[in-house]
Amino acid sequence: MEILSLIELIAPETINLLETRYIILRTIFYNQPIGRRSLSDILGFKERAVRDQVNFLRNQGLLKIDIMGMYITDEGIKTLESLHPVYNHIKGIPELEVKLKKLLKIKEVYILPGNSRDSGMVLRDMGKITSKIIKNTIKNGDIVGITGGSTMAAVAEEFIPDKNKRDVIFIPARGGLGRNVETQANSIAATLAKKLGATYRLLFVPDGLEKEALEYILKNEDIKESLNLIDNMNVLIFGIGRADTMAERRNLPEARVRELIKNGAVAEAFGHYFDIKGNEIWEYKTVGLSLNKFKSLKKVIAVAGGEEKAEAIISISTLNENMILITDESAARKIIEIVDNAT
Amino acid sequence: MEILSLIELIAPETINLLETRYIILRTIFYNQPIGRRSLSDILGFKERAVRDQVNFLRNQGLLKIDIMGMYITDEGIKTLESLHPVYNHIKGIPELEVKLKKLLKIKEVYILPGNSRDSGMVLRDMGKITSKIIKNTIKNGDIVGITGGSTMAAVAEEFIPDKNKRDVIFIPARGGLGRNVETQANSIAATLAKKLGATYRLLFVPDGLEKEALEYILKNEDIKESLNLIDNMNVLIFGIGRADTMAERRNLPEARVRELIKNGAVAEAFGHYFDIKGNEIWEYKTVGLSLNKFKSLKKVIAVAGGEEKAEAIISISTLNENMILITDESAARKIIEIVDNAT
DNA sequence: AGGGCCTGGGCAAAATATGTCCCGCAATGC
DNA sequence: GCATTGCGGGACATATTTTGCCCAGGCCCT
Repeated sequence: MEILSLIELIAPETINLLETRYIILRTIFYNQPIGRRSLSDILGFKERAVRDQVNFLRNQGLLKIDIMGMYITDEGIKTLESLHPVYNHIKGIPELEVKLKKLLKIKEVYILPGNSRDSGMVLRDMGKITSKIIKNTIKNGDIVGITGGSTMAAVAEEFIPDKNKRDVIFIPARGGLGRNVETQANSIAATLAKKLGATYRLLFVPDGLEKEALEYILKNEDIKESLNLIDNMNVLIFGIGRADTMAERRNLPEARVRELIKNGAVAEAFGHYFDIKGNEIWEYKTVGLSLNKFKSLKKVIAVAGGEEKAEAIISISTLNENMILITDESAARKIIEIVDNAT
Repeated sequence: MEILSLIELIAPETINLLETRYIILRTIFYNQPIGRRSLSDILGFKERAVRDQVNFLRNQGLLKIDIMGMYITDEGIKTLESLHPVYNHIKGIPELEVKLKKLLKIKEVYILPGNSRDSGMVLRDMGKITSKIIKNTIKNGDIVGITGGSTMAAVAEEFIPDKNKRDVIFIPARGGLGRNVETQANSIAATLAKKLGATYRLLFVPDGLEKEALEYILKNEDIKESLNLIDNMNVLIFGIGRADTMAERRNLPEARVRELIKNGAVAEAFGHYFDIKGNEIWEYKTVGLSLNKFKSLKKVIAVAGGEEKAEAIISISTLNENMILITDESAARKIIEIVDNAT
């Protein structure tokens, strides 16, 4: 990589070229088939600039153009993959990762350049990376907890199926969260399990049950089995949310939401609410993973991007030093800004 | 280095930038202080192009400009050094080295980009590289033979003095060749020895002596000692010449020159003349290193550049498979061309 | 059947690169 | 000590490229 620094010195023009061409190639990859005009709209580039670059990339055999628009070629995909680390280097991602890891005092940090909120591509890249990390982390015999949410849905979506099957069990970490089927922990656990050739259990516990109803439901054998697995879970893959958005999304009573915010809740994860120091403020009434169990886990993978989640990430990071965090550049920079201002 | 191939694909403009800026930087390094106009003359670039690039390089802190002209900065020298392998890669030198080594069936080949005949800079670079190789090759106790010639003079000139002294002896490999003091084996041996903190012996045997005079002179103790050292020499560093040019330079009678050429002599080295197959055609009448001794040496470093020496290099390479050759790109390409045409 | 989006071509206007020449200055050679 | 040479930097008309925009013709999807 130090050859890149040399090029930065002796031919800095290259950096721009590399960056624009990388971005164009990536955008085509994620939006193909796409036309010159839509592309320049998405990227905010002038139509002509896109046109020139696209012509160039076509000459290099990295993309094809037909009447429908532009497609990336196999060669282009290979090139795009080789370019990821180069682009990261240009954006200073490696340094950012080291810094954030130290700041949050957690095991590992992976950062995707860009902002996953603005760009669905970044979210999808986060999902891709996470899926690689999951594959490297999971060993035979593991019981893997999963939560819901749109980020986790992206992970499941981008997960690349693996030939060699694993002898693991996927299980939702908590009961009844979410309405949208694709973003439910149940369906995410199922998708991941299928793509890995693993097994999974579901956990259906309706939201907001009263004590008696809950007790009644817990007599169900399936649910008992699932809860037993959760107690023995040794890997957790979960999304981190903002306390306020998650409270709203769950339709908590307004009074409750106000109280949470008054008490400084900024983060939500697996049904628990925390302030920025990592103190638990409240726990959503359902079954599943407890805070103590979470704190004792050795393999913990958190996924969360977008600067609005900065505080939430800071909060959750204090809970378990074994955590592996996958996030994006904008969240990372915001976190650093917040922590730097606090000191 | 494979990142360079990636850049060649995705931002080929870089290659030109790299090349022109490298060449400009190098030319300034070797000719400082130099002005914009002389620089463009040397390089054959338009004045304006040079001017733009020079401005750029100055902004990057790689060169300074004052009233006398342009100078390279320390930063510039460091950068230049880092750029050598990059430039080599661009020029395809590594591949060329591998190919030539196989073709000539010798131990090692080092190639400098360019043509040492056109550009004194290339010759000086050859000298630099050779001096590094010499340092790596020579071990304590070695007796190192040296020949004369302008190439060997460049080696001595560019040799970078070394702190840790070596316990070695430098000795001219042959008697009486050359007139110009700087290009005489005696003075080259002395220069190298001094720069390495080593010792040296001289060998003064006038050119073209008759048998009796020679026998008489050989009774001299100094000469006896030197010849004894030559017999025990275990390292040779030598230049390769064209048979015709060397014959002329030694003022051989015209009949002799014609005969040599008629017999197919193309190469001269340490006073011996060879045809392209490596058959000895004639030996110049003086004392010193014999052909058999040469063939038995384990450490042999040959230096020769310029396409006109291609045949000579081919010839000499057949004599000793332990040979390490330092040459330039134009000679290398010419050699490959000749050998390819011959098959 | 029609609206939308696609490519490739064309073209004038704007921006940049290019090729030259000049000037004042300091070092160098005679 | 004086003329000459070679230097950097400024200037500028001209050539070349880049830019921004629009159009025609065609396929796709609704």
